[in-house]
Amino acid sequence: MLTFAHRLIPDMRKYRADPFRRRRPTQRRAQETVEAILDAVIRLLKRAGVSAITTNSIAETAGVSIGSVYQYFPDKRAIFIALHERHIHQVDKVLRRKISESEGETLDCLVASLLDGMIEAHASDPELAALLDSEVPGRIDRAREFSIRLYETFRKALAPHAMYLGGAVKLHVRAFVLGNMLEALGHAVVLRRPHALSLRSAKMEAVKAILASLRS
Amino acid sequence: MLTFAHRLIPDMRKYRADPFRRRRPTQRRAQETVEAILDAVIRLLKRAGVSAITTNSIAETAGVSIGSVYQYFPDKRAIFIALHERHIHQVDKVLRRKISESEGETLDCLVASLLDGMIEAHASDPELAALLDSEVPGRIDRAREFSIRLYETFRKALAPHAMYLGGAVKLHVRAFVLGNMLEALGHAVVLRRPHALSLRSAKMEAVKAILASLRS
Amino acid sequence: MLTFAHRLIPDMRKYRADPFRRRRPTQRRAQETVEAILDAVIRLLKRAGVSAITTNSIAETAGVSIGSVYQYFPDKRAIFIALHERHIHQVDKVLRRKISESEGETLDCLVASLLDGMIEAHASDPELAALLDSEVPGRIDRAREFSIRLYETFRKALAPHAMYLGGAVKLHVRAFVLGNMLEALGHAVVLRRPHALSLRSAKMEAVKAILASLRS
Amino acid sequence: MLTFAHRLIPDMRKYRADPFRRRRPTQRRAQETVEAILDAVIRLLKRAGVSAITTNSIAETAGVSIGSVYQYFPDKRAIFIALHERHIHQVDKVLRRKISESEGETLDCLVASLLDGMIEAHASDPELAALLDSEVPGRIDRAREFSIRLYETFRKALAPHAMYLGGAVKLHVRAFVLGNMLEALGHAVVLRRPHALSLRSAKMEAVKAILASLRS
DNA sequence: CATGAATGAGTGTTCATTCAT
DNA sequence: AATGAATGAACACTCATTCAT
Repeated sequence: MLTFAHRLIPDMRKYRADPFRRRRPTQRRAQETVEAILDAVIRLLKRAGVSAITTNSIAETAGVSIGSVYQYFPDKRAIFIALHERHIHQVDKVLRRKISESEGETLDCLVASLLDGMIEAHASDPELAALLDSEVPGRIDRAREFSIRLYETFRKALAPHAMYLGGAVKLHVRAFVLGNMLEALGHAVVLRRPHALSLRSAKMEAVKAILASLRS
Repeated sequence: MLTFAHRLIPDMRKYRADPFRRRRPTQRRAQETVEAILDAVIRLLKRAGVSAITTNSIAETAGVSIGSVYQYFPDKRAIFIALHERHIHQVDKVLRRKISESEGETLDCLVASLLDGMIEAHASDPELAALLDSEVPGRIDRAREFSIRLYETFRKALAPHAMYLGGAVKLHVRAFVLGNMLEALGHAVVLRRPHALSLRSAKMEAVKAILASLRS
Repeated sequence: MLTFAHRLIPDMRKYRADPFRRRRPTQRRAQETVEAILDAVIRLLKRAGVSAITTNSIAETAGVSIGSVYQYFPDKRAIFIALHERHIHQVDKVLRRKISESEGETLDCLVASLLDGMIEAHASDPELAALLDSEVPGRIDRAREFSIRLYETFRKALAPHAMYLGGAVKLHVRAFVLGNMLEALGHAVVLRRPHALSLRSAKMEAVKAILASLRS
Repeated sequence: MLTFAHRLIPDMRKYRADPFRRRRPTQRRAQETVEAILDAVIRLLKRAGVSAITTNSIAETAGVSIGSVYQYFPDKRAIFIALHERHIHQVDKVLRRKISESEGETLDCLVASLLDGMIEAHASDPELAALLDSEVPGRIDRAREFSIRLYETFRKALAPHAMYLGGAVKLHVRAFVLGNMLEALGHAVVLRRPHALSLRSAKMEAVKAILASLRS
């Protein structure tokens, strides 16, 4: 038998609106519970894969009762979505920090810093990154939305360097290219790097590649 | 019979070797059945998402009996794996064709052609591509393996153009960059393009970006 | 999901240790549920035979949910084993009571009393006894074990009468013979008595036969 | 999960009448097929127990097609019944032979010979005997019938020795006792003998016990 | 708010049986 | 007669979710 975690996840339409959680956890204690639950999911994810995750195992691993899980999440799918959300939020935070740190620096600096950020967000836990990326259900819509939202962030970061970028091309197109190359190469450098290539070299090459394409 | 705790942990041993299918379909009829099953999965995937797919619905949609499904696939997971496999195979075929078509042509030509191939493989059914990419379980290992295998293909394709590429960098590093940019931008152009950007322009920019980074 | 070839071969390891049940029912309520389940099995057994028993029908007949059944039993086989266990336990209890009641009495008394016990344990529900005996799966190992354990009980019961038993033969051999004759004749008197023979006479003859063989 | 071989065995009422087989195999070839099937069942029984036996595995093990199995047996249950039937037939044959061999001999001789026969029939394959006895479904009715039929055989065998038997007791009662003691002790000596007791001694004691009870 | 026993609809999978060849 | 691919009803078992305490 072979069941998939998402098997019993009910009606997806339920997730169009925003109340991913039953109660917004305003209390510190409540926030901790939510974190514990998400961390439990990660632990289980690594231990045995999505298909082995049950709401009861999540509760047990998190050290809370199953009832409490349902206090904060309307159903199982919401837990996965919250996990993606948290991951996206972390990546977003890292990138914004890198951008603000690079203010006033060269374009080379900015790009290197952003790629570092991207790698940092994934390299700290490559296994988890890969899992979130390709096994945990519920990524689809939010991911697209997030990517597009990032373009705007990148556009602003690129603005000061506009003069150094290839002539006629519009900035938002640059941002589109930058965003996707960052994501792709950030992932690839960590997860799909051929054995013969060191992390350091891969990173350097990636930065050079991105810069070249931005300036083209 | 007697199954149990081990239900929770997919018996991975089953997937080590190659027999993803119970019987290799040598007969034309059998091959058709397998195709019908995979097509049914796609139909269901689009109709209601992974979580709504049951083995019985697959059988029904494919117009075969559930027993026949299990004649060709040891379990549900194997069906999804076969679907990924088929998709990968198709992408592989397209890329190889594009490479052989571009033999003797310029590097620009090659890259444009490869990106076209990538887009073609996904644009024909963007929804399916997105689904396969982020919802269908069982992708993780094979995807990594496939990516790495592709680097070699790209390395060979780049070889004749070595002289036009940036000086000191080794070919296999170029192939790594090329492969990931192709995949990332191929996907992005189809699936995550901002509304303000046309497919045509996005493609052009992507080709320029890739070429620039190759030559850097 | 995920079960497989091993389905064909009951995972016997599960039955090596004692946890035939998932949770040892310490609560009164829980004990009642277990009893209800076993009684339901008996009811179904009589109504339509082993082959008609499904776990769902057991739950329904017992008036509990199928989920609750699996709270107390790891699988279907365990239910049957528990039923045998309970039967064995009951027989054991009856025999021990008979032995303690016959303390100080003659050997004739003891044997008559034991046979009575054996018959009582089966005659109260001959149909069930026959069913348990030859149709309900999972009996094999436990039955052997139980038989051998009984020999010891009988040996102790015979000890005070050692002087009246045939000379040279060791007591444990007597116990072996006694145990098996009791069981065989207890069963036979109830289940396989020829039509021409009354229960009363059959019993008397059985007692005489056993006594004679003990004294031989 | 835990399925029992008898799970899908259909309607028991089907077996009231006699056509256990579709066609009485008059051809030598056909008889061989039937034997091959029954032997296959035994092989599978020992290899993995009743619950692992499927009609398809029987066919495969027997080296015939599943279609052929259904040529000779109306359904799965009939196969088990035929197996019991064959076993009973063999025991019957052995006992009759022993009786005719002991004609003109003493009662001691007869009883010893009969017990030998019983043991012989089971000791040659104790595992199978135990399996047939307590795991293979379909024994119930036929066994009772067989036991009762045997009493008559034993009654005839005892007749010449009537004068040496305990006074007033009718012969058919003696036969009842003899039959059951033979069966019980025959089984017990082979299958449930305590470790401390050798086969030889167990047999001797059993003969003595039976003789004593007959003469009582 | 927290708990966790109880629920039962739903699922993957098997396997006895048929029937076209 | 023999074959074995195909069938699909039936089953064991799980697990998301509820709700009485």
